[in-house]
Amino acid sequence: MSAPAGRRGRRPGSSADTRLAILESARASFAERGYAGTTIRAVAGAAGVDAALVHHYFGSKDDLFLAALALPVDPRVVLAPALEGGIDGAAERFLRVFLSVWDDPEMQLPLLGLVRSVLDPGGVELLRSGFVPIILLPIGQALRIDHPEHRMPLLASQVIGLIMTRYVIRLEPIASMTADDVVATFAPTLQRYLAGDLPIEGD
Amino acid sequence: MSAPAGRRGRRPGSSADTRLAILESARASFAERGYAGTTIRAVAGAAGVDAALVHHYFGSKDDLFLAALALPVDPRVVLAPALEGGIDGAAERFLRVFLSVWDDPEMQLPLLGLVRSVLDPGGVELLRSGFVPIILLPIGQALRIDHPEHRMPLLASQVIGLIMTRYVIRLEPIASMTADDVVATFAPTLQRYLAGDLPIEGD
DNA sequence: GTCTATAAATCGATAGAC
DNA sequence: GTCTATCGATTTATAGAC
Repeated sequence: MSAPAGRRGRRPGSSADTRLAILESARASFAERGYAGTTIRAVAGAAGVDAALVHHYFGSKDDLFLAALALPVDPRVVLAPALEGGIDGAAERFLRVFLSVWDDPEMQLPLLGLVRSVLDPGGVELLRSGFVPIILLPIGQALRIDHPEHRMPLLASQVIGLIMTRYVIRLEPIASMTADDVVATFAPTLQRYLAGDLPIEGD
Repeated sequence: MSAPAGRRGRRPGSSADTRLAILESARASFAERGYAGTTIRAVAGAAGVDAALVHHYFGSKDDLFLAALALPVDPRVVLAPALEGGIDGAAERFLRVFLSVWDDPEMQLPLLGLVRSVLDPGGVELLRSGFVPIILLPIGQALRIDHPEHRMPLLASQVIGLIMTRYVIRLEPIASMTADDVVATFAPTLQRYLAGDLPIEGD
């Protein structure tokens, strides 16, 4: 049953208010204590609700984290098709999904807002303890590459550089390159990071 | 202003005060109007001195820009040896100089300060209109690569990603890699951007 | 001193009552 | 929609064996 549109003045304790209270509490906690440092119980407590409610509204802790980040898309959903098909051509498939999201004008503003927040206090810790283990590593595991904890950060280094040059600094000619040229330019780099020869100990 | 009113050993209008006044005026102008938008005359005027004095203290506009950036080193100086020897191995030579500077603990704080200022208002414009033409392109020209205006930004994209992951986010294992491993990992990428096959029109 | 085993506490997540 | 109860897994702390 969906609520009738146009209804205002919800009573206290209704779903929208509770959901928002949880979300704000989560944002504050993630920003202050990082991903690992925030507990569902603490978020629930700060929002004045029970811990089970957090799961009821947001599912897992990972889902709550993604909701708190205000990502315009769920990377796990849009990337899912690119993760099938094995390691061959994985870099190109990844890049095409990446470009379809970042080149979408509607997505750019919220995404750029996220990028800027990385340099805020706690943003780095959030990236390291939250984004990496719940976004980056699962991608590597889905691709079944070896040493994902070593190779995915390398991929991240070039992707971050691409984000900075193409979307933040808008450095030419990268900023104006067609999607095909971006793929032709960067896919070989990413493919090598995913599956090429690298100095990895104990391999 | 850190100088107390009155005497400091030098009379008012002496070289140290004038130099500093020019430098602060230049910083304000570069930050507000970008590299191309600031003129030596305007900097001099805001500092209350003659334009010729700016050249007397700082040499060229490029030198003034570098001084205003408060770079702990002059990239043109430290990179000079790496630019000799032709294109073979240029990526590795570049990376070794890069690491010798960025891995120096004394350099990191001012360099990281610069990185953070990039996302401030005007910082992006400063990077695009200042850093690129007077730092990045001259490096490419010294290396005598073809299409430096196309290839150097590609190099920049991976170097920026390296800076972000190794020094800003401190993402493992990149943050703890030895210099040799950094070179072995990233030099092939940079070498391809400098001299490898790329989708460049009219080549 | 180092390692291992086990106990205690905490957390994420689910099921079901109201 | 909200909460109680509880499971299973992970982490932390402690104790004992070598």
